[in-house]
Amino acid sequence: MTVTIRDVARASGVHVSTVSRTFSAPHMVNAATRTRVLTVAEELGYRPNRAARALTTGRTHNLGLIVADIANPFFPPLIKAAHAAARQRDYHLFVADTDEEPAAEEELVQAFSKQVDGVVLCSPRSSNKALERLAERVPFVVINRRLRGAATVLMDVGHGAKLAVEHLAGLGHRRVALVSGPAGSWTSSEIRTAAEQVPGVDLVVVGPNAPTERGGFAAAARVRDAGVTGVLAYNDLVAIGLIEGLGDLGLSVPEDVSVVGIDDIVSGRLNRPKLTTVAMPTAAAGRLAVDLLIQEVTATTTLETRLVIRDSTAAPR
Amino acid sequence: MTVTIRDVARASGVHVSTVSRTFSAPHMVNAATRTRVLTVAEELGYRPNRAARALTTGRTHNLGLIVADIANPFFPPLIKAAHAAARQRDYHLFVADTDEEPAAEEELVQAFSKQVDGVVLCSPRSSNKALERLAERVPFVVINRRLRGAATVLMDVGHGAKLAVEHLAGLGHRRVALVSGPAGSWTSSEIRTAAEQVPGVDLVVVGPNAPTERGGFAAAARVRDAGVTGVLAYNDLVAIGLIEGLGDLGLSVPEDVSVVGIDDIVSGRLNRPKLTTVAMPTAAAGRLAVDLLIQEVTATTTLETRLVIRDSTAAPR
DNA sequence: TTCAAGACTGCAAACAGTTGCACTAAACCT
DNA sequence: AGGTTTAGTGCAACTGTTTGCAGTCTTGAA
Repeated sequence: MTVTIRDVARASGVHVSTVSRTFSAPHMVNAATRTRVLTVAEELGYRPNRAARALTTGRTHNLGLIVADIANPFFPPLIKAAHAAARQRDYHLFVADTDEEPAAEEELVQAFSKQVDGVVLCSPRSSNKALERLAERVPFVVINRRLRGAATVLMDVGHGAKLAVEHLAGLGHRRVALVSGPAGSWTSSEIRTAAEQVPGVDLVVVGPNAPTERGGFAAAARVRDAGVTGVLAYNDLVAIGLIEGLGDLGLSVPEDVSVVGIDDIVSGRLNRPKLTTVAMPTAAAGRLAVDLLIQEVTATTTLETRLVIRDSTAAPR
Repeated sequence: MTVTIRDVARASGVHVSTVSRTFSAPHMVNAATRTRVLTVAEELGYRPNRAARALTTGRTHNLGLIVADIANPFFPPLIKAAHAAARQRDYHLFVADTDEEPAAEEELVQAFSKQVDGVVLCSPRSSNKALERLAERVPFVVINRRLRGAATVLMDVGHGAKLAVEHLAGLGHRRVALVSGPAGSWTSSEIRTAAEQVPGVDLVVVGPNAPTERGGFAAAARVRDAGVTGVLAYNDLVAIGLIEGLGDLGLSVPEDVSVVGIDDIVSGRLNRPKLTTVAMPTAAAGRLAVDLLIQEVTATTTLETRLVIRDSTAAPR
């Protein structure tokens, strides 16, 4: 029922190898034969079977993409860009979600290994050792995690955090809270060390917190008690939750306290007040990651971040 | 370099067929042999090659998922749920994005066809004829589109729209605008016909509009001029954009006009005012769609929607 | 003790392609 | 004219697994 290369060969009076070549090495076959085979193939509705092709060539033309949580608004633009880049080069993209479980990462990479030419891992939480083990099974590139020997694309969140704190300092804030995320992520430590280096502001760390709206909401009281006039939040969701929490405590943003988030998710732009935030080049990262994978280059690239000033920051009273 | 079934066979002193069976039909092989093969396989790090398996069995254990726009906040929860359901049954999921181009749908299904056991198509925009043609190539289930002969999962957005308009009527609104989406989608017409049936309210249609925040923003002036006190928007993004646009025109929500959205995306909950909306069971739809696909049942299921009343609706002045 | 029935296991032919090698004919040199 | 290159095509082996068929070896029953 499914039409194979042999059917096309028979119908166009050539050997299967010729049919094969008209698809995978067109220049090796006579123009006349080629068009004949092509039209016959078209008539029959033949499409090469990629799985079978993969068996001999070893290349599947598939890529894997593993993220912590598909529904976290940080990821969809990255996934979309990765898909577009893959599609452009005729690759297909498996997408998987670890549900924030580090163990699932290894599991998924293993499961993908025979079926993809490479995988991109976003902000992996597995140990270096585990990642090195995986690197032997399948090429991969990691996003937002420094890893020796692997292709890497980093978003310079440290610089962004610095810009954010400098922005607050410039407005006159002298004491700012860092509402941190979960302990132990690369992003988390980047933000902290960068923020601490800004001269003229006292940084007080409030956390760790869940990297969600609820996490931010729950941190509101501690932020109030910290006696700060400015806040840098781990990400936009935390910032939005925090703003709501502060509101419930009778503090308004930006009048009583300025808040800046990180990521620049759409909800931040839609929020009232519109969120000042550090824009992360997620789409660029996704695109770049698949390009690196396909071209098999192992480089480490750092993407710029920038500060987007909106309505959640102002001079302190 | 990659370890195959033959390596395992050699190392454990049995024939390849026995190794094959220990994985795909364990009951057919002696317990002792089985454990021996299993331990050898483990030591060697053997994993069956799914592509090769697919070649003989015809089943790839892969599924495709095609959506209009991965970055549209409506889809990620659906994708996530679909992924979870697939994963649970040891299926992998290709995800693809048509970028709102109807032509890409057919293209993508074709490309997937040999590589998946089925595909789920979300809100397809292709013609019935095109979809029937595709149905011959690969089993699929469609979400949010009525299609004879194909497995279908529908979200009862019509009923949701009716509830929304009834809610507005109940608050005392007599003239409400339907800020519609793009022309010709199934959802769009469902909403309209249902909304029109609510007695006691005059419905005026404003549209079509792009199904985005910008679309809603751009429709603000026309809504003001329509002389309505209540609005049902095509989706939450449109509602949020509209609220902002109305704000710029000096109208506040819900004091001057009530707005209800559709979808219940997270941004709506985060918005100020918090958006009253029709919650769509996207996760359930995603999960169900892959279950139907895997079990190869062709049924048409309609999922309930419900009204979530928050702060963007109130009695008219 | 013999025979039939199981339980295991091996053999080999698929599955749908790719590719190194050999072969034929035509085209090009000198 | 004879030799050499070149373009185009066919042959057959190979990729990693599955599976119908057949063979061997135990067991249990008569």
